[in-house]
Amino acid sequence: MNKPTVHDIAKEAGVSLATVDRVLNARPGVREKTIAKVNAAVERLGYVRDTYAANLARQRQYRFVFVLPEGPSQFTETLKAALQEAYASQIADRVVLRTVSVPANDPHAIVRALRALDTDRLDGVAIMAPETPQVRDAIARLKEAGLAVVAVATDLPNSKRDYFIGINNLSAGRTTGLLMGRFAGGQGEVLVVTNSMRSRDSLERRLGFDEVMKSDFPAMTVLPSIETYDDPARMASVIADVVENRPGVVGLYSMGLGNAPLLDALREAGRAGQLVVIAHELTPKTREALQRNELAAVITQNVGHLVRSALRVLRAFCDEQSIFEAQERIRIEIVLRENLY
Amino acid sequence: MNKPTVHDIAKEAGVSLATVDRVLNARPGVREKTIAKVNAAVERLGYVRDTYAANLARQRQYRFVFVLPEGPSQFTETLKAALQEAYASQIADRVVLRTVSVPANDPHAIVRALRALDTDRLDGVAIMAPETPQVRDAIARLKEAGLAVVAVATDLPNSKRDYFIGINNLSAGRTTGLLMGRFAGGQGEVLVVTNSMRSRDSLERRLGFDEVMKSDFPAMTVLPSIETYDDPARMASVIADVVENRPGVVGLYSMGLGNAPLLDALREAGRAGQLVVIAHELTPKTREALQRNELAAVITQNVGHLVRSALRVLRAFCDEQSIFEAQERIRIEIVLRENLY
DNA sequence: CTAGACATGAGGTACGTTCCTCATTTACCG
DNA sequence: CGGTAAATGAGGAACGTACCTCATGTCTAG
Repeated sequence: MNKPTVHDIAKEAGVSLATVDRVLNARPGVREKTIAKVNAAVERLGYVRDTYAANLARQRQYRFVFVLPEGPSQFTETLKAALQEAYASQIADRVVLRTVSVPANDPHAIVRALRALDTDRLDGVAIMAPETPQVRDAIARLKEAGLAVVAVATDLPNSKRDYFIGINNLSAGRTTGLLMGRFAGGQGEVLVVTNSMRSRDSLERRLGFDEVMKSDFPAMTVLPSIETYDDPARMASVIADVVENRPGVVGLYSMGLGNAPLLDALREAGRAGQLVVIAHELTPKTREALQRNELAAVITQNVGHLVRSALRVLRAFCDEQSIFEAQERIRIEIVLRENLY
Repeated sequence: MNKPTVHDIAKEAGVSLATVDRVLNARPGVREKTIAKVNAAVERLGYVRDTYAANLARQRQYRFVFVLPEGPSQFTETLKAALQEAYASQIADRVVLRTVSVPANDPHAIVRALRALDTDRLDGVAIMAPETPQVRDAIARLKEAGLAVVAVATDLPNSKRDYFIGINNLSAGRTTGLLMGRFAGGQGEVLVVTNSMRSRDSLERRLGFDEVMKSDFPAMTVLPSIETYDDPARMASVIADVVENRPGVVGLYSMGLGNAPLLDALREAGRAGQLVVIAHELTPKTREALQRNELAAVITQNVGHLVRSALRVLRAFCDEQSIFEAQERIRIEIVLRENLY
C-alpha cells in the first residue's frame, strides 16, 4: 500500500479535507471530539506529512544566521568553508543563510550582534560564543521571538538554546589524557598550553585530562596550564624554556587555539617530533604537522558534520520535528598520521 | 531575488514552458539551437531543479535493495539496525527498502541472490559481499538494467559498481599499526588473528599493518596471521598457547570478525587487560571490552553513517545528481574507552 | 508549390499540501 | 422552539515540476 495522504485521513476519519487540515495545522474551530477522530485516523493509517510538499505549498523559507567568532583561528575558517560547502548542497534546501562575524575576544560585540538580529526576518540562529549573562539574555530574547537557537562547537548550557551541536569537552580532555599516557609510556611530565584558561571549553578539557592522568597514569606529572594569549612570542619563549630547562617533559598538550605558533616554536627549538604532542582541531597546519610526525595525534570534531548538523537541527526545530539523535551526535575524533586521508 | 523556476527560464529563453520542459528532461523534438537557448537561460539565471517538487510531480519512488551477509557477525546486526533507523528518517523519503540476507560464507548464494533481483522493479542495489568473477558478472547485469549499484563496507573495485562506501582497509591497517606500535612501546611481538585471510579486507589490513610496523617500529616482530574460521574452540587454544608459551607477545590485533570469541578466550586465560589488544568494529561486545580496559582501542567505521551514505548515494545516482564527497567519506574512527560515548 | 515531417506553443491535469472563501449543518442557550 | 455561534463541508487556487494532448508554425524534399 502507498503512503496515506490527507485525503486518506479524511476518508478514514469520516470528515472533510478542510477539517483534517485544520487539525493537522492546529487551526481553531474544531471540536475536541473531531480532533480526536482525526488523530485516531492518523494513528491508524500511520500518516506522516510530506514535508517537502508542505514546504512547497507554504513557500517555506528557512532564514538562518550563523554568528561566528572572527579571529586568528584556523578553526573558524574551516568552519566557514564547510558552511559554504553545505550551503550548496541538498541540506540547505529552502535555506537562506547569512553569516555574522564578531571579534572573538570582545564579549560585548557578540551581544551587540545578537541584539541586532531582526527576529521578524529570521527563523533560526546558530551561535558559537563564550557564555556570559548578557549572551544568555540575548538568547532568551531570540527564543521569545520564536526563533530556533542552537549552540555550535561551544555550548551555552545555561541559556535557553534549543540544542548543542559539538563535542563534550570533558570527554575530549579525557580522551587526550588516555592517549597521552599511552603514547608517552606512563612516565614523565606533561606540559599543557592553551590560549586562555578563561573559556569553559579549556577548563573542561583540562579537567578531563587531569582526571585520566591521575587515575590511569599516576606516575606522570601534569604541569600547570600555560596561557599564551594569542602571542606567538610568548609561545616561543615557553617552548624554549621547556626545551632548555625541563628535560623531564615528555608530552605537550595544546588545548585550544594557537596551534600554529606552537608548532612553529617547536620546529624552531628543534624538538619537533621528539615530544608527544597532541593538539585539538584538524586544520591545514595540524594536518601538515601530523604528516611530518610533529604531532602525535589531533583530537578533533568534523566541521562539515558540525555545520550540516546545525542546519538539520535548526530546520527540525523550526518545523517542530523530532531530531535524529544518532545522526547529530558529533564524535570526538582521534586523528593520527594514518587516518588523515 | 527568489530562486528561478521553469517559468522564469521560459521567459528568459523566449520559449514556451513546454519546450523548457522538453529540454530539461531530455525529451526529443527540440532543435539544437533551441536547446542551446534554454541551457543558456538556465546558466544565466542559475536555475536548479527543485528535486522535491519534481519527485512530487513524478510520484518518484526509489526502490532499493540491500544485499547483506548473514552470519555470526555482530557487524551485520548493527548494520541492519542502523538501516532500520535510517529508514524511519528524512533520508529515506520516497525510498522503498528491502533487505536480502545471504549466508556469509557461501559464494554461490550471493550470486544467486543478485541474479534473483527483479531489475524491473528496482532502482538501486547496495551490496556487501566478497568479490568474485560471478559477483562481478551479476553486478554488470544490474548496471545494464540501469540500476544504481554501490558497494558497502567491502569494496568491489573491479566490478561495475558506481561507488564504494566504506573505509580504505590499507589505511585502517596502517592506523592500527601506528597505534599498536605506540601503545606497546615499540618493543615485543604482536600476534595477528583473523577469521580468515581469504578476504581482501583482511589482506589489505594486514598489509597496511605490516608496512607501518616495519617502517616505524623496526624493533617489533609481527607474527604470521592466525586464522580461526569462526571456531571459538580454535580461538581459545590459540590464545591459551600465546599465554603459556609466548611471553614475548605484547600485542594482539584482531583483524576482522570473531571479536567475541577472542575476548572470551582472553578473559578465560586471565590475560585480558595485560596485552595491547586492538580490534575492528564497534559492537556491543567490543564496546563493553573497551570499558573494561580489555581492549586498548577499536578501529571502526560508523555504520549509521554508512547506511545513510549508501541511501544518499544511491538516490544521487538514480537522479544523475552529483554527490557531495565530503559528506560521503567514511572515516576510520579510533575509539578508546574515553570517546566511546 | 505543397505534402509531410518536425519544432514549438498553449493549455490542462496531477502530485500532496496549505490556505482561502462561502455555504451549510450542528449544537447550545435562553 | 427559534436564534446564534460554532463546527464542518465543499471547492478552488497555488507551490514547482512532470507529462500529456492538440493546434499551429516552420522547414525541407520532391
